[in-house]
Amino acid sequence: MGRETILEDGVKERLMASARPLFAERGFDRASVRDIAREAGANPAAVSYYFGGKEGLYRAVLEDAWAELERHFGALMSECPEPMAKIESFVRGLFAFHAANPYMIRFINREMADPTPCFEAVIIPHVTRVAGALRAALAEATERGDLEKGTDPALAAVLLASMSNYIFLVGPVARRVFLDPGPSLQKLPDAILSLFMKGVSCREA
Amino acid sequence: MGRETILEDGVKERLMASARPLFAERGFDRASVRDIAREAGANPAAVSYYFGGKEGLYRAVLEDAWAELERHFGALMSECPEPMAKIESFVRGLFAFHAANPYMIRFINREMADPTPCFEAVIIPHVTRVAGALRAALAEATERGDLEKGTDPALAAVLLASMSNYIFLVGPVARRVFLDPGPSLQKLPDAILSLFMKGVSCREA
DNA sequence: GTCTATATTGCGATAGAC
DNA sequence: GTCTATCGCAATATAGAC
Repeated sequence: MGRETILEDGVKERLMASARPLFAERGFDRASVRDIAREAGANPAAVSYYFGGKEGLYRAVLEDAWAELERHFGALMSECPEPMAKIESFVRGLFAFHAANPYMIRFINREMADPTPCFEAVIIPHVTRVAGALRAALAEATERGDLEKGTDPALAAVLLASMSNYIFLVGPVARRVFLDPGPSLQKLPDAILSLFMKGVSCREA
Repeated sequence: MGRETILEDGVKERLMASARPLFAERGFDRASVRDIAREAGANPAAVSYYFGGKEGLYRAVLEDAWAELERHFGALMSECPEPMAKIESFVRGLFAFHAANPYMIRFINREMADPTPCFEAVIIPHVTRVAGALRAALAEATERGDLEKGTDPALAAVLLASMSNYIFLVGPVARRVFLDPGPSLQKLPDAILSLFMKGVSCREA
């Protein structure tokens, strides 16, 4: 418990910290326990000791990452009492989060393309909550008359989520096919909100 | 060369046919050449013999699948001389293709999440052409005055592609979080086009 | 061309010393 | 708790018989 505790946590925490980028980058299969342990300066056997196996470590890392994202969104959207402000804050917040935490979208995309046993247990509950909050904000905005009467909150939510997530899902590699990476990506949240507001809003933004 | 040639092609073709769904479903790593060969009624060694290895087989399958998609789009979009009709046909055609060929989106998503060596050589050229055609249609529509003056064709293309692809990228599993799978998915192309047209069009659709 | 048999590599998990 | 050593398994690729 000397100076190591200042710069480094215990073995368990170090394993999770080094596993996160490796799982995100390479996926479950290609990120080996040996590599994760080496990166953490720990012994491969410690993975079984602390997490009961590779899958337990993956699950702990994924749960941790999603908890961060939900804390981010929870704080953000509860700060805005107005439903229209919530919607705007969803779009801008998502861009900010993905820009600050590039590994997160890789976890999500990978679980979609290739669900692990964690999918049902950790992904579904989290995404259900986030999607539910967005749909509720859209329903409330419609009720208040801020959005066109008859707007289907489920359809509107999926379109908003599509526009906000796609560019990150297809990754930096595909970004170059659609947009010049720098300036156009900056313009995207405004373009999304402008299109959406003109498309379904009653008032001009 | 008896009756087998009627129902079954040669070993090479059979290998590609059985590899396609297995690669799409499980990805490159988890689809073993043993399984692919067994499914094709062929010998595992035939993969190396005909394709020079597992990666060669994967590349052949992927190229084949993309060629199909591009034939589909090429035929579809060249039938419509009007740029606005091209745009509508892009959205509806994408939904039709993904509904008819559910494996294709899995290839795409997997290559995004986890690029193989084929990514640069086969994915990028194909998606560049498709995205280019869409952007050109949007630019022409703007020039003709069908879309708002000042519409950025790159931004508009990425938003249209986002809305048309996201629901397939996130897969059947996530569809249940956003939408009831049957009826709402049917309504999505109309909802996309309606939002887009009201958002950037000059004329009401 | 097609097969069997095998060489080689890398993985996760664990037993047992310390 | 942490280590070394190793077990058992599954993968691709290939040599060589037919």
